[in-house]
This record gives sequence, structure tokens and C-alpha cells, in this order.
Amino acid sequence: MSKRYEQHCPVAQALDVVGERWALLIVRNLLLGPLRFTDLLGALPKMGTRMLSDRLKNLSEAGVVASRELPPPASTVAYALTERGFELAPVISALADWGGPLLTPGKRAERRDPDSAALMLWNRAQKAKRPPSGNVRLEIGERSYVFQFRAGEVRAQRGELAAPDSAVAVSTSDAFALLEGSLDVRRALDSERLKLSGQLRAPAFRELFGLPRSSEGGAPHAR
Amino acid sequence: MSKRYEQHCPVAQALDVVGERWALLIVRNLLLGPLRFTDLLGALPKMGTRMLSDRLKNLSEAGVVASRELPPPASTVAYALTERGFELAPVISALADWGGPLLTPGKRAERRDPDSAALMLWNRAQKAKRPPSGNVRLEIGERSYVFQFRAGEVRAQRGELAAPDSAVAVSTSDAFALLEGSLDVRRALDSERLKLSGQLRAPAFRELFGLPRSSEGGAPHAR
DNA sequence: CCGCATCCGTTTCGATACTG
DNA sequence: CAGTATCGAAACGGATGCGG
Repeated sequence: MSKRYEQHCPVAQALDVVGERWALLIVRNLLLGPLRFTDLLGALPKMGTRMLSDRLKNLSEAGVVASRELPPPASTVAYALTERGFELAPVISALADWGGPLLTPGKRAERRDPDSAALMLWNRAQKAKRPPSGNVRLEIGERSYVFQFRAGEVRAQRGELAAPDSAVAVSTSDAFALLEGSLDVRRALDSERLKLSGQLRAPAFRELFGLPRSSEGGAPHAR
Repeated sequence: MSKRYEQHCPVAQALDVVGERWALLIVRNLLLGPLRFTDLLGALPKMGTRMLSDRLKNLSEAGVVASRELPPPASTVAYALTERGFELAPVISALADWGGPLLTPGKRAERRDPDSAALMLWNRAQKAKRPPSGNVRLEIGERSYVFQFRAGEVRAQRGELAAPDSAVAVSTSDAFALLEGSLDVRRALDSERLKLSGQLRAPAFRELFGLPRSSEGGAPHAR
């Protein structure tokens, strides 16, 4: 945007770069790994192709994202965050924390994609008790993610992992249900809506991702 | 904005509320205390009155700001952050951290106001070594601020304080110079561009606000 | 003066069609 | 698949007006 705030203030300067509509959502989607133009487009409903190419251009010039040519046979372009771009993670994280209470469980017509669930899990994992170390393969809906815990850091990326220490599988809607507490980990395991394998046990899993213990304590059929 | 992202994601929900142009800058200015309509207008160059009243309306409906009638004789309205609004501080803080490197020392035509300097000092104070406890009266340019340190928390507000433990006075431009490291605390004190009084000594002052030790180490006239 | 509503020229947005 | 071209609709920015 050529409209800058023109203030000698770090907040205004930051917003000059990532304060435009869509910009931070693009960053959010790229936090889990590189994406192609159309992948981004699909993840950002209502956004037009013009918008996306404009934003990607601006973010590239600002050094936040970089486009790389994928090697053949997948000869196409992928967009990835630069190191500077990854440094926006605390901003996204703070926004996610603040926006958490705004998530109303009901709401139809709101897109629910695996990436959002994965990011929420990542955000919680960063704040939860530090795990020892290890890799977790997380399957949410059709997508697969790798969470790497080591030295008090958590990294999350799209992708497969040959030999993870543990594996988790859950549907997209159940992932959100677990996050919001309307589905209990124990109950999800019993009904096989959540599958755990490897070293990870239920209590450790819940702590690892800071999941609430249960929905309403003693009201199983709270409608 | 009636244009919502319509995604079931806390980041998107947060941006639906505070992602519009100007919104976060309004919050930033209110972090230091309530302001009147025209005060905000003056702090936000290029912003029109229409924009401001729209944004204030949206932010009020979202529960981020609240307008309160000031008691007579100053019968006018002031806008203040709600508790929910203050919870955006980590977002502003993360943006300030990320935007810090974008601040180029030179740049004319960039507004430099005391509030920005005070906010930057607040941001650094939060990350610096925890001070014991006490109140500091900080005068930047024409404005006065009160920093309250206690129990590992730092609060910063516009306003006077009758009997602070320490007092600091500096011009607006020198405040930025101290922050960016082009002006050394020691040198500023010697030349009386920075005035300290009360219990606060130079080294403690520098640590309290995480100020850099000096500009370029051994190049006093680096041009 | 303060808080806001109205008007207007310009920019930006969102959707679609189209090209390499 | 990766964009560019185009167009109507909306939003922005600035100026002005008007009731307190």
C-alpha cells in the first residue's frame, strides 16, 4: 500500500508492511510451510487473484516472503516465509490469543480448515508445559503435520514424517471440538474419533497441546 | 468493517475486529490513557473525522474502547480502552518488536510524538530486568508520563505524579535518540539534554528502559 | 472548540474473464 | 497453474457544515 502512516513509531512502521488487509493471514498460512499461489487462494476465501499477487509482491519487497521455483517435475512457484517473516510468529500468536474468545462454537458458514486447527494447536503447545523432546505426526482431516519438540522449542510444519515418536489422527471438526473443550480427549479416544499411537498417552497429549479437560464438567448432554 | 474474513480461526476473528486500517493505532494511542476525539485526530495524521468516528463506533461495539463523559467543567467525552482493549497490549508489543528494525534514524517527514517514545520505553521496560518497585515521572517534550513498577509489572500512563521516587526529563527527539542509541545516556546527562532526579542513577536508568550503551562504540563523530 | 454527519474525487476491493 | 486485465461497488481522504 502506498498509503503509509508516516509516523516514527515501530508499531506504525510494522503496520505499514503487514497492516494491509490479508497480509497477516497470508503470513499465518505460510507459517506451516510454503504454499503455491492457488493454495493460498484456496485458503483465503473472498480474496481475488489481483489482491493476492499484489500482496505477495509487497510482502516480497518487504522481505517477508520469498518465492522459490520448485524443482521438476513439480515445476511451479512456491511462496515461503523468510526468516524475517517467521519473526512475525509472535504477532500472529498474540492475535490468536486475543481472538480466541471470539471463536463461537456454533457458527456455520465459517470456514474450518485443518491449517487453522494446526496453528491453534501449535500456539497452545508453545505455552504448555515443555515436553521432553520428540516428533509428533499429526493428521487433521486430510492433511498431515509434523510437530517437532526440542529444547523448549516447538516447530510445526506441513508434511509427512517417516518414523515419528508418536502419531495423532483426528478429523478437522473434532480437532476444533477438542480445542474448544466440547469434546473430551478421553471420550474422543473411546469413540475412536481421536487416534493416538506411539509413546504418547492421553494425559500427556492433553498437556502437550494445552487442551481443556472436558466440556462442562458434569453435563454430558448439555445439548 | 462489514467485510469479515469468515474463517473459524482466532487470528482471522481478531483481525475482523482490529485488522482494519487505523484500528490498532487508535488502540496504541489509548494504551497510555484516555483521549478525546480531537486528541486522537491530532495523533493520527491523514485520518479524517469520518474514519475516526467510524472506527470508534466499531471498536466500541466490539468492546475494545468505551467512551466516558468527563466530569464538569471539562464536560466532554473521552475514549478509553476497556479491559478487553488493554489485552491487546501484547499484540501492539509484538508489532513494536517486529517494527523496531524498520525505524530509520534519518527520515524527515515522519511524525515524532512523545507518545510513541513513551510507548517504546514502556515496551522495553517490560522486557528489561525487573526493577524493585517505585514510580517514575517521565517528561518527554511537553508531555508527562507516569511509570509504575511493581511486582514485575510495569504500567505507563499519561499524567502527572505529585511525589515520584524519581523523575526524568528529556526532549522528544532526544528520547528517540536515546532509544536508537545515537545518544548515549552518559553523554546526554553531561550535556544536560537528559535530566535525572531522585533515586534513579544513570546505569539503573539505562537498564530500566533497556537502552543501548552507546551509539557506535568508539566513533564519536561517525557523521 | 468539540463530536460528528454529509458530500465528493480518488483509490482500493472483489469477482470474473482472459492470457501465457 | 500463475498470474494480468477489466469493471462495478465499496472504502478512503479531505473539505465543509452544523448543532452543542
